[in-house]
Amino acid sequence: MPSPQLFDELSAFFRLLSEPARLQLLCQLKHGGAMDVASLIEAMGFSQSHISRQLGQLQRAGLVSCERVGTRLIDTADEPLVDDLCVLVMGRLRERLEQQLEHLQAA
Amino acid sequence: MPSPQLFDELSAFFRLLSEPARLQLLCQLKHGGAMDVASLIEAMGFSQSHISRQLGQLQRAGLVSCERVGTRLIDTADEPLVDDLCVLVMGRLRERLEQQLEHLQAA
DNA sequence: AACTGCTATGAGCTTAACCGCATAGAGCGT
DNA sequence: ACGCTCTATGCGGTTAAGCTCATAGCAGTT
Repeated sequence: MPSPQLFDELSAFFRLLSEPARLQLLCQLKHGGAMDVASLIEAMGFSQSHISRQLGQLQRAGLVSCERVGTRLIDTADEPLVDDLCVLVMGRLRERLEQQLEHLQAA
Repeated sequence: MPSPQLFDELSAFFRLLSEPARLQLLCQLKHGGAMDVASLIEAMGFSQSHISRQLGQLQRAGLVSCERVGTRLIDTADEPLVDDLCVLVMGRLRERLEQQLEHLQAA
């Protein structure tokens, strides 16, 4: 059995992805490439402080990195891991739905 | 961009793994194979109701299935997905630590 | 059918997280 | 160096989740 500490770290990482806003943020940065914060606020409709806090969490976890360009901060999400995880989970969600469909048709 | 609903479902799944107790529960069932609830309580030191609630969540998500054997319920965690996810994340945690080590040695 | 042992669930407390408002802090441009 | 714009943070309210105690519900046994 792994150590309790490892469970904590693993769960802490998954907790980062357990918030729709953060997932959306990561996805936005992936698709739209590097973006400045004002654009993120505009695109997602959250308050500035909220965006800042979520970005802070993602940065501390190393999932987002930022650099200055003039006055603004440009954030990028260059970590492929999150995409991989999402693909795996989406595959499973799909499986589940298909199974439920079969059960429905069998009844 | 994916739909908000997909973000919700993805994050809901990750939320399942965001709790050390649930992760530990899944790991215990993986390593020890099928176990009855009394053994889980014994092994993990949580209260019966807590175990029951967490198992309930995992069952509803399809990560754990249970069957009766006599009086007891035997739970099994046969989903390989969680292991895969954990392996990926652990790999990343390892990378991060190695990077931090390098930075420390460089300084 | 009643008893017994195991499990699920309602009630309540506590803690943690989200979210926005207001404001302090930091870095660039003149 | 001063000011201006953009970002981070303390504060407070709200909501969700964990956790336990007590109890109701359920299935198998006699």
